[in-house]
Amino acid sequence: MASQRGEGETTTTPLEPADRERARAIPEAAVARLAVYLRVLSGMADQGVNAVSSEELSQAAGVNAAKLRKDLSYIGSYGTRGVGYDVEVLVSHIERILGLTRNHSVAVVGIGNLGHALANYGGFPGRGFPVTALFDVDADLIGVPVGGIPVNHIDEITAICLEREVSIGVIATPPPAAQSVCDRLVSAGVQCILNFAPVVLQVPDNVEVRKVDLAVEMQILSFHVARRADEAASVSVDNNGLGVDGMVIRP
Amino acid sequence: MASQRGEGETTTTPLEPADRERARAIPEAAVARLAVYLRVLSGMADQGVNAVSSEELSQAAGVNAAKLRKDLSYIGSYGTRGVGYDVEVLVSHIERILGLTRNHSVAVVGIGNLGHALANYGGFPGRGFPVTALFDVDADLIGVPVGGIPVNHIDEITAICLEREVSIGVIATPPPAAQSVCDRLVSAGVQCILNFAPVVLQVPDNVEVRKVDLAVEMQILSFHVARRADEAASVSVDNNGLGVDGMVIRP
DNA sequence: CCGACTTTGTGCATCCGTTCACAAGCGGTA
DNA sequence: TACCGCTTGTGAACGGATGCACAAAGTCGG
Repeated sequence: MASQRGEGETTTTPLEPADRERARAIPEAAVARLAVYLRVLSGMADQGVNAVSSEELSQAAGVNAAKLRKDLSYIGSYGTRGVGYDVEVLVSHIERILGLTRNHSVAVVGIGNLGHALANYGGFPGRGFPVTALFDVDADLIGVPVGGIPVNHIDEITAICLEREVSIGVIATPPPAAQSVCDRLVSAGVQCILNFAPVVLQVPDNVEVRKVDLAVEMQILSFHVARRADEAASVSVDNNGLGVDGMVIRP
Repeated sequence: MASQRGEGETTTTPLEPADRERARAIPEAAVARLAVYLRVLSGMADQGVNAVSSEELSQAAGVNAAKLRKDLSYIGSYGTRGVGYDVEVLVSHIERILGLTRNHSVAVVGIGNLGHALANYGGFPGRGFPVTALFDVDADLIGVPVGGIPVNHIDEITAICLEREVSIGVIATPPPAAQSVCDRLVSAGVQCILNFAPVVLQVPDNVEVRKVDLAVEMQILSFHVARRADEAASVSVDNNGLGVDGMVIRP
């Protein structure tokens, strides 16, 4: 409502009071989708697309059109009725809300298979997330550069994180080490953590943790496999014997 | 209600009708949590713990006790009032509901940094998910064993997935290849896909996709960093100048 | 055998997120 | 300028998940 069209300020980096209040109210689920919209929109911009309707964008993002509009409405009214959205404008506004106008320095702890992979992503997909520090306990790894960054010993976390202003810590250690690493990151002032270790981390209220848990993902899929298998079984009992061989298409 | 205590059948592998009906009704969010409870319980079992109350378990899993009980009630009534839950019993029932009594053969497509890491996990954390096939397009990789499995060319997906009865496909390719790989997996009869590529996959209704999107995770964290920074800024305007240097603890 | 105590299982109220449906607003056209 | 068709933005209905609070059901000690 307020500042609906503020003359020429397109990419004001610090959030204005109105926006700040809005940001507080955006549901987490919507934030996740905004990130997806952003990627789709960036792709469109690269292909020279200028305008897009909620219908088109929602299909490309794999969501309901109404949901998309509501999500966008959380960040303000930047569409034009009867026309759609300007791709560039939307991109810059989503970036602003997601805080992508600043760089977020990332530290990866645990340089095993996964840690290697993460470090080598180099700046992370979609950039804006430069990896500036790597940590491990293995003496053989200390000093070895991975993805251009030398590995430091885990005991140096506090000093280095403060020095390099790390704002996001990524935990890719074995499970037993995760909580202790987490504690050290927290005491180094890191308030956002991405946890790949299959462990439930205990953190103070002012720290945000997101987890990526492969085992859980696999088990959820397993649940669905089992459910399908059971349904198929119960069907092949109901109508005797049909739908057993090879391709079973269920519309 | 029915079969509350069914004599001695502790680990019947095929689901009974009552359970099947239940499984259909379990909310997705609860399934994810069940997987977490399972891990915590397994850890307890390893440490020789026999019984556990909803209070203890919920704390270890980082959730509300009432929610935990409700989640467990979805799979049946296996607790003892006044006492708690038998760890072993709970483990076996959760495993059964999640379909972990069978093995689920996994294929990984895209043997880059991430694919390597995934293949080397070897059977995946929590086992029951043997990786039985690897695919890539890179001629230099074909035939090279990674984590004990030789890499096959991507064109062989259909034949090999059918032959090895792959039930879960993992996509770890670059974004442009993801949809095409997905299509091939689907036509090979794979109905569950774990997608690491930052792409929205289009699949038929009978295929289940779960995505792990690093960029999105990072951006969600970025959003929270920005929100915090803004709040801090607005606070340091309110009370002039306090809480700027070093450690800021907010209870 | 009984009564006190503990913990589960669940009905119910609440909250958050999704979906629907439509008025408001804008561009194009005559 | 006035009308028409299209698309946004959002109020309101809906549905699912969360949390509370308590009855039911079990154990343990006497």
